[in-house]
Amino acid sequence: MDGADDRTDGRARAVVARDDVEFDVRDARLLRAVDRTGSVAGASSALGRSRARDLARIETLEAAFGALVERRRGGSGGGGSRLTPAAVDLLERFERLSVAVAATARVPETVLRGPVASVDGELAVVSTPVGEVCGLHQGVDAGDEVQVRVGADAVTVLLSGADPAAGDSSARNRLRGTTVDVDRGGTVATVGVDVDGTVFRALLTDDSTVRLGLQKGREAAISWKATATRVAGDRP
Amino acid sequence: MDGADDRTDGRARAVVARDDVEFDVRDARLLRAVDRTGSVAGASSALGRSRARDLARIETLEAAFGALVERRRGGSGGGGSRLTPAAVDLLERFERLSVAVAATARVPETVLRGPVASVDGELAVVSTPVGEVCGLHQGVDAGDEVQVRVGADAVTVLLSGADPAAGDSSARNRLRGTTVDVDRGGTVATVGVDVDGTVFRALLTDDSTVRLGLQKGREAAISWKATATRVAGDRP
DNA sequence: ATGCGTTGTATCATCGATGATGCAACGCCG
DNA sequence: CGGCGTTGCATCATCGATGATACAACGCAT
Repeated sequence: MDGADDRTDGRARAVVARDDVEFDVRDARLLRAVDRTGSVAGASSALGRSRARDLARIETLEAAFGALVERRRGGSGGGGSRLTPAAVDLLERFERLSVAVAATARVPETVLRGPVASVDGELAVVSTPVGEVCGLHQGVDAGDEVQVRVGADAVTVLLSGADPAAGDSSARNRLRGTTVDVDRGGTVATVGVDVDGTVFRALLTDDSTVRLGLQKGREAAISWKATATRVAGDRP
Repeated sequence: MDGADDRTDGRARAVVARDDVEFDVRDARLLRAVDRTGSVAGASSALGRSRARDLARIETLEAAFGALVERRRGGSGGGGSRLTPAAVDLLERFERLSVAVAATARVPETVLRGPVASVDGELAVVSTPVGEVCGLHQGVDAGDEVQVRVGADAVTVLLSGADPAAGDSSARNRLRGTTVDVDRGGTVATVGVDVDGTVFRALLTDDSTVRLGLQKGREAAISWKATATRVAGDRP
């Protein structure tokens, strides 16, 4: 149902951009190889690439991002190259971004459908089968038929006895339901909570599932942040 | 600091894959154009592409994803093409994925650094300046120096009076701090909460900031889920 | 002084992706 | 029956990305 086919999986490629030049995986590999081998020539041959091309690439990157590789011609060993602190920062940022988007592409999701009731700036409220839900959007209009996506890593599960009013938290979306399955995966579990017929998927640590006493059939409450829910057009 | 340069921004390209063939933006545009114009020929000329090429692309996509475009040769209007339900599902899934990864690429982040204390399956606990933090990882080992990333859309802010023990929620990471800035952006605000010198960024609706009475200087508590925090290598 | 391995730079070759073109087959419609 | 616009299919052309190669400049070590 609804794109949850097995065999098909979502992926994402990260890129950090500045001034129309994009730093991507390939560039990250190059910088890492330079760091490892101590020279651009060494990096290129280690990666099986053209040294001239890599040098040129480094220059276009530096035109946008500033100095990345300190190159030294002549001297002991014939010369060599080192990453600048800026390059290390860039690599680390790319790594974080990569890991983050790869994770959101891999995580289960629950999707609600309905018309958008109103739009206020970057926020849209959508009428869904479980009530009005608020989320971030990008260019939808009131009346549009849309899908609302909530990542399983964004929904937290509460003891069903917990206060559902929740005036004291910034996570306003709160619903009650009954857990329909708990799939323990060793250390991380995904649990399904049925709310009025639509089941929400939540990603929890195994720890949390036992601490909360989650079991099939038990009542549970879920909550998630408006700023963690995305509304996507249905077919633009 | 730490990659938070302005001028440079993170991006992500979504892809849904099956059997080594990847459905990307370009394919999405093609299918949408077919849906809009009613024919592959119309879609190709609308997009300024080669019709033969587009037809071939559709066939390789169908080899992996199943029937996507019902093509009819001859008949009224000379023939035409329609999307199958599977194609609509695929488009919708792609749209959700696109929106989701684009958002996580755009959202502010807070990063903690330190050595990983232990690893248990997909979970790693890292010793950071604010204490031990637990997050999802992918191939790091105990002792590695890593960065821990928490997206601003994943941290929820609580009234400072709220119970920090929190045995009743699946969000275990809880900290107290003082809010150092509230940047209202019209409908969505990002607030900074200082905890022992590291400031956490949280994305909240403006509503929530007033409901919680957030102001610079006030105490605040934050919490986030282990399954929403990613640990990334420092330099693999 | 000579050798060495690197950087700096220019040029050519290759390969894959993509668009352009041409023509046959199809089937409804007037 | 002929016209029409589409699909089906093959082939050529073009362009950009990338690797390969060549040679000069450099500066430390021997």
